[in-house]
Amino acid sequence: MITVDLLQKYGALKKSFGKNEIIFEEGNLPSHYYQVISGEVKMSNYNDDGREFIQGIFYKDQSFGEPPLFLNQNYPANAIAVDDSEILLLTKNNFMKLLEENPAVSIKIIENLAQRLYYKSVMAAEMSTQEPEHRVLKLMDHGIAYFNFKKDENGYLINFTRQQIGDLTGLRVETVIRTIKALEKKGILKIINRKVYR
Amino acid sequence: MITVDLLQKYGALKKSFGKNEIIFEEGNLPSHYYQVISGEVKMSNYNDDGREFIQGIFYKDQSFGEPPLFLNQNYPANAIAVDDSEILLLTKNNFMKLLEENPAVSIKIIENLAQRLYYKSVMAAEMSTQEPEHRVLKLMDHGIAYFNFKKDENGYLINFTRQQIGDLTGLRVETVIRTIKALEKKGILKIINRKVYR
DNA sequence: CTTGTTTTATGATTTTAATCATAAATTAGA
DNA sequence: TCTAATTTATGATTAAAATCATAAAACAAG
Repeated sequence: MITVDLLQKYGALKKSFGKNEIIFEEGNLPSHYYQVISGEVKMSNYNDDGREFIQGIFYKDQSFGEPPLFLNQNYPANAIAVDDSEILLLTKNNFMKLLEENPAVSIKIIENLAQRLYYKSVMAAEMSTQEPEHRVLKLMDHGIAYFNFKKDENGYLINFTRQQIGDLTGLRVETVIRTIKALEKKGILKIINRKVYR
Repeated sequence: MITVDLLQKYGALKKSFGKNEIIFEEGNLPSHYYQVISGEVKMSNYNDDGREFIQGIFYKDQSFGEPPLFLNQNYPANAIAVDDSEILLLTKNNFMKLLEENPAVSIKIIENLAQRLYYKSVMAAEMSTQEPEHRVLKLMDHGIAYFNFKKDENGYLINFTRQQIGDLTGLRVETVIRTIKALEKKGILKIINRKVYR
């Protein structure tokens, strides 16, 4: 999103997080801007009885956790490294200074937030009114355009576990497994030794 | 959000919409920035069998429909006047020029998008993992902070119909009615001649 | 003031995904 | 390389909200 050079010019520091390490927690006040250098980060909530909902997954060059930073509100979710990851951290004050002095970056931030809001809008409508097959397909098709799914001779490889798909769509693993099977039977996607292609 | 003066300086025009009139439709390409002067606007989707999901409701001074404008993508939902409403329209080109020439406005836009993303994040987690009582309460408590609910001697008046609450939370009217009754019985909210207070 | 529409309400029934139970296959870790 | 943990899988059962049916109350429009 923002070039590493520019971030470092304003004092951003690289920090490493091990697999499953917590980057920040729901309820805390934001203090930094975060941008992924390498690895994979998920933002998610856990409800009263431990069930997870994944808000989003972030890869190289993507930033996360800005909304509460701009609003002086607590984080609505946790950020956790899915794999060993390197993250650039810039303090709030320095980040705000960077924005003031680089108006072009503001436009970038706007576009990024707009993209994420667009995704949330589409998924919210899906999750509230559509049946499982519809939800799962929508997530996959969004992922093709937005996450780094790679195409090979079988189509796009949906690089999520059934559990992750469930946590992103609000469905249970068993339901996701059955739904994917049903979609395969209808010829809408392919399953080649347990991997899903679209 | 943006002052009327500034918008008009860039050529924004006032347009009136009657109750239930469509402002823009899902699938169309955005051409303008929209800001409410008076009245009430809802953005919503209709699924395959006509069921509605309300993305958001917008009142005086609030803007809507910007994300796809920034992304050159089609609208993911419809915008409809809930009451007779007056809206300021600014063409995309002029809006972009306004942003370039007024960096402080960019920050305002960022804050606004951040606020909406925050709401969507919270509601997405609620809708996917929580039971009806939890969802309905979360919506109401958000509404108190964000929509223009007014406080009187009975508490905050939840100025939504049961149907609207259902369309915002992904629940059916009957379920909302029963849920609200259950919450009243528990003393979590009040119902005074059919109106809900929190 | 009458009529039509929307909103709130309640009971009975159905449907669908969640839950529960169990296990094979695969992957990760020590 | 052996073991533990995760992922995929499938069948049976349950629970919870959706659906269906029906109606009274409130409101809006003419």
